[in-house]
Amino acid sequence: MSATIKQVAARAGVSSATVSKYLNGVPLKDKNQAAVRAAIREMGYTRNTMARGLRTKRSMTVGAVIFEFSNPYSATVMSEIENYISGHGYGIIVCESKTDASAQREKINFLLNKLVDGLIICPVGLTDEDLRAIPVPVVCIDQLADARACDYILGGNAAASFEATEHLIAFGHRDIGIICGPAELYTARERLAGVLAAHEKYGVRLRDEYIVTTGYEVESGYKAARKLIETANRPTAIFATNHHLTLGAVIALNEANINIPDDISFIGFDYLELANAVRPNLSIVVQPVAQIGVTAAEMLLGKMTGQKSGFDIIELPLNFIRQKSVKRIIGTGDEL
Amino acid sequence: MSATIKQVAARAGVSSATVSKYLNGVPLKDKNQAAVRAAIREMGYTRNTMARGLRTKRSMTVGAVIFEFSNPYSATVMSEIENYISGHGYGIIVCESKTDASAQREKINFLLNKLVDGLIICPVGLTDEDLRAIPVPVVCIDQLADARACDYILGGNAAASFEATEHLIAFGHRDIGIICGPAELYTARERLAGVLAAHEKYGVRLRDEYIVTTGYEVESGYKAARKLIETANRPTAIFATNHHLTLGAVIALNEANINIPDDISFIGFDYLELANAVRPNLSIVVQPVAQIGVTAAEMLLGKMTGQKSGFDIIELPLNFIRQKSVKRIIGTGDEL
DNA sequence: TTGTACGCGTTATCAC
DNA sequence: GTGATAACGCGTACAA
Repeated sequence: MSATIKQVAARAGVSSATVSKYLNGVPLKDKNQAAVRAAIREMGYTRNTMARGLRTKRSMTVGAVIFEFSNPYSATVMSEIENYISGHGYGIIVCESKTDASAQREKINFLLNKLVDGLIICPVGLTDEDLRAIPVPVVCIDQLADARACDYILGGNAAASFEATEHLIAFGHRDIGIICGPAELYTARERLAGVLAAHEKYGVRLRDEYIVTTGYEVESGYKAARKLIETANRPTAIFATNHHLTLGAVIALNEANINIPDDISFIGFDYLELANAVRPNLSIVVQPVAQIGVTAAEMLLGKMTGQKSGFDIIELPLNFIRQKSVKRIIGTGDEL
Repeated sequence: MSATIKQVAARAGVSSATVSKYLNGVPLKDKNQAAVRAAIREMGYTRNTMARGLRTKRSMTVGAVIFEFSNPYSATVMSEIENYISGHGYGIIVCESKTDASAQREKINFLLNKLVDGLIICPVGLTDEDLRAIPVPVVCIDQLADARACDYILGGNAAASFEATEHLIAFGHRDIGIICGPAELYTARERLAGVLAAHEKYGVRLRDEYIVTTGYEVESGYKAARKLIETANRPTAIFATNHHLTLGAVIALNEANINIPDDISFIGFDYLELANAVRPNLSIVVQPVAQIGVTAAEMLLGKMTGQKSGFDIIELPLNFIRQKSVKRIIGTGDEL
């Protein structure tokens, strides 16, 4: 174990209170300052986090509950957050909850038990009542929940989905299959809403069987795509609304030997590198993950240090990147 | 704030020591047991982690230093570990260090400062001297470092690379481009060693310009592939030895309009889903990530609870999955 | 079986 | 500017 304040104090010939002050940036008499600094260095002293935390009721740790580590969205956002807050002396404890509300509640309690100073959550079914039981600042990302007493950093999901769908319609597609996440998730609902809005705006009917609502796993995307291509009236385009769904759908199309975009047009979501690894490059909606992470970190830090108050909902625009996976359907005579 | 032991004790009509015993599973007189249990429930008591940690010198938290969140290997391994240890009441603080030894050292100190009870590290340049300064059990994954006073969970990198290269050679390839990670990394060296061994065994000469040593980023893979395809004597096959390198290389080939496997054969590394998303499906080396994670968690837990002693080096075999990205070169007359 | 009393290392509140 | 001292909440000898 490292030395204690008391020992450092003895060596420096001052009291432990003085050492504590030094550690907390309170200026000392030059001579004492030097003595303390020397003693600390010589003894290799480091603060004991537990004792400090016991006293200050802060742990210099934030907790995060995400759906999944293996998702480029979560991974990048966590990476940015870790980078940002570690520069301020904070660490981050990350837990997975999948999209399961009760698992999420459990993880949150686990983290609170560890006395985290703040929480980053991808909320699913979080209420203001839940929030009242959370004694630390909360910044929610990705999903909008019923709770209002916290900050949110969201993507402009509906707008981007609208844009993607509009693009499909503009290219003559009238039969568009949508692979959606679970309806209890905000992102899934918003993305579907954007799709519906585009259909509505251009007077295109969206058949029920073209909407496949499923989980957020690769396997779900795979199965959903299979289902769509086996539909009696096969859609001419597919829009997968999440990274895993995109990956699964592309795998299914490959396996069925269906060419993009000749046999079917396709738009994906979330990971540009994946879009560029398949051929031809997929048109895709991407999120400003770095900005989301930094913004979340900033807000949480602001709240934890008491500089920020009130609750904001920040919506960052997503980016629809038009590449080569959408074919223009000719001869329909009703192009826009 | 939640109630304290003292308050619970008062309510239950016993001493705080008795409550503490109850919490730690020491049997009490039936009547007291019931009273304490009731008081705890009624007051919503939870242990104060800091006070407990200060006393026990344990935090019920493990630290992890990985290269990068956004790598399917790290992501899946972390996911498995989190899952496993959270079942035992542990949390995990994850930090990124890239492949930078000094950043890694810094992160390790940061975590030790947080009084983690154990450490998972992808070591880069870790020595036994470093290890001596680490007062908690360490399990290293992925990379083998100079340090010996810790456990290792490694993949059979050389064997899998050998197998992949052998496959290329068997299919008639004599000009094989290798995209390698940085030479200071064990995995990069091992994977290259496997490639060299296969060349040697079959008497195939490996030109220097076919070996591109680079970083472990997507961009590196992209540039390396570009370099290889621009070589005067373009190789007939490329072997990318890591997920990001694979992704970058595939993107470069796409961009250059080079077909796999007609124009060039290709073998990738690390992420089966990616391999199946490109067409035709890539032959690929995959790691038993789930098993690696679980094994690491088990070992660390064993060490932390004092049930395990000594240091093991466990090597888990990687899997070469042969798919459709390698073309048989005919007419060379020297197929194996 | 239960209670008393002390210590863990730090910070905050006072007096000086 | 500095020092003495009382918390913070828990675990654990040791005594009862």
